[in-house]
Amino acid sequence: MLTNRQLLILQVTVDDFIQTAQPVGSRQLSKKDEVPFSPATIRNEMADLEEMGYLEKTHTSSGRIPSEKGYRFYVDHLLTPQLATSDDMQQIQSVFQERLNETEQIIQKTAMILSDLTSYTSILLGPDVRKHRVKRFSIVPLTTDSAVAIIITDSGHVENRLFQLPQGLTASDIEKMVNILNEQLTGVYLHELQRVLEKETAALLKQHIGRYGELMSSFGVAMSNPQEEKVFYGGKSKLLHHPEFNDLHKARGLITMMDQANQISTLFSPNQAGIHIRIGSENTLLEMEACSVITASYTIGEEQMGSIAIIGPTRMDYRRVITLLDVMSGDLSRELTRILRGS
Amino acid sequence: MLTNRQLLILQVTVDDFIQTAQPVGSRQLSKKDEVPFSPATIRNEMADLEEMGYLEKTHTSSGRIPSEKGYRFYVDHLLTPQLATSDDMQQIQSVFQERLNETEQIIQKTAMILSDLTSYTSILLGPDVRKHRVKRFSIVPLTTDSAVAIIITDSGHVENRLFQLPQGLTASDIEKMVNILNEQLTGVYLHELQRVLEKETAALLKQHIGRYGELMSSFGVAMSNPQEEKVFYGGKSKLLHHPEFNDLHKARGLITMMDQANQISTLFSPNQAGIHIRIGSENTLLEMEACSVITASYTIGEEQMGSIAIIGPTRMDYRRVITLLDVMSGDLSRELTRILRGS
DNA sequence: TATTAGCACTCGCAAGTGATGAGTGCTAAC
DNA sequence: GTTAGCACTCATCACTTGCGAGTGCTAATA
Repeated sequence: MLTNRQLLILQVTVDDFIQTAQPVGSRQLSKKDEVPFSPATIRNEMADLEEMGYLEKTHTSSGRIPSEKGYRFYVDHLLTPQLATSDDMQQIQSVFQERLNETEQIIQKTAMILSDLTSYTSILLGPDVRKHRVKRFSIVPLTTDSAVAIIITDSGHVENRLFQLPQGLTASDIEKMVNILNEQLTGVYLHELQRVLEKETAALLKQHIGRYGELMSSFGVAMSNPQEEKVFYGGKSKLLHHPEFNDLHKARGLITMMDQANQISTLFSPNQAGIHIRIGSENTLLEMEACSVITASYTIGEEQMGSIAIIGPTRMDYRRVITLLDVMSGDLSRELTRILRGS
Repeated sequence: MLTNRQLLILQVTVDDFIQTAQPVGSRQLSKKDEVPFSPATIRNEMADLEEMGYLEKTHTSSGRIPSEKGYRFYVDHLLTPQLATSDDMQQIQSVFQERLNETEQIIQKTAMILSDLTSYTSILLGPDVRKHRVKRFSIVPLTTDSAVAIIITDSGHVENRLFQLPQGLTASDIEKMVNILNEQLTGVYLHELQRVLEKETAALLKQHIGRYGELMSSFGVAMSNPQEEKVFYGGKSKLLHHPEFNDLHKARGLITMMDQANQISTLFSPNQAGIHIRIGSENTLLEMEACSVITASYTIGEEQMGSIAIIGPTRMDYRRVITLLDVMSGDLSRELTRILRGS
């Protein structure tokens, strides 16, 4: 158990390190008004805190820096909530005043603003389309032998695929096909689309459509592999401006990681409400050892839609980021709900 | 005018520097079989080449490196065309064997492969949608007061926008509206869409649709601002692995630039057939001083669709990149044409 | 007994030094 | 016209040194 004085010293140490990125020494700390102790006392307490694993030294005679355990304790017990400044609120509002008319645009803009406000990198995971349901099917022939299939989901998302038309398929064939598809597939989840199509709808199509075999060989393929969650970045380069990434090697690693979208999903906790924080090696990715990730999620109505994350150095301004993320995820949810569910 | 010996020395110097990234000295050069002269002779020639502006020194007693003028001369006069290796050809073919069924996927994959083959960063500019024509219009209501408008172009591109429905608009109103839009707007260029809508179609809609005013206030806005060319990157981080970007400052500049999509377009020459090369400061962007950009373009049928670019250090392997870009742009054009125009 | 002053000690960092080697320009000989 | 020889230049690297910020320990102090 930590004494009050130890709590105070730990808190001030972390706060100071977050601000300056320099190891903090006892002398330096004792100068602060909040800390009415002499350097020697502070040194003793720091030695204890180090023994308990909350602080570390970079070398034998350096000041102390927080360990991961130290950050974790700080985040869990020493962080007092904070209200967003009106300046920040105004910036956040600006996303929604533009009346953008594509969800993707709104999400992208949100990512930008979050990154600008925090000076860290933001990642927004778009909705997982596979969990949405078919609202409408449509097929538009482009030439005599190619067409584009369009699926509109109940979330307003539009998916489209090119596929080849077999020779000699008539316009009425296509019309019939569209009718059957709409009748059979409306309300089906996108991740079940292919299964339902093959198992249930195929038979019906076979009865009514000429050229069934050739049609399905190209249409069926087009319908497979629904798109995964899209990843939107804000301020990819922002991270590089923080001193912990002055090392070229680390910087390269980070940028490379961000280029590989498949790794990104491991950064997110499975969609849960609320704010989640992963510090340093709590992120399993090796390149992220020096980073912390704070995630939140946004909803449409009651439904979980996607996630928001901020990536910063472990030495990030947790208090501010948490506040901003909290406000932003709420506002984004409200805006998307308003657009898609009516005001 | 350059003597043959000077041409030879310039060529070998540039070749060598491209390979090693080290200033090349006279002694080193004279060891090569292609250069049957003593170091002293080479020094004299190099001094002349420097005087003429083709070579530079990094400091008084260093070897020579090519100047921008040197690269320009090398590219214009000393570069002999090369055939792609069968290994490269195979890699390139792999893009098209997957039978991807979205143009965007194909373009994205192309970007990846190009970057992998060259170890530089590739940029592909997607089609400029504004130059395409409306093929079909469609409106799908989501809730009682929101809907998504869908535009399919003759190139198979699908554009979609959310907009608000006024209260009390009936299903038959919407049907009428879609019919009118299709009748009036089919064949119109996307960049003219808003103008035509306001000037010509509006009157017709007004006659037939109740709630015309409210409808148009939200629908009209949704139809404005057609999407710009999308930018696809391949291997953003690849550039950072080349020694010229070991400097953290330069690396940051580059990454930041790539994040700002609006700057990217300045890298491309206005769509022209053929390969174009910009060396160092020929790119107007300051961050690109140490880079060269090689661009090509791809077509569908006879129509210019978009551009392909490779960004590398000025010391890039021009010969190889030119070859790959040439092959790739041709193959991409053929593939897109095949899909969209029939085989 | 808890706190603090004092002191010897540690270590990173930056500046300075000198040796090394790859390179040059010039001159004179071939 | 070409080349060997030589004095000179400059980046780089390993090495030293001094400085300063910081520590741990001990003894004095409130």
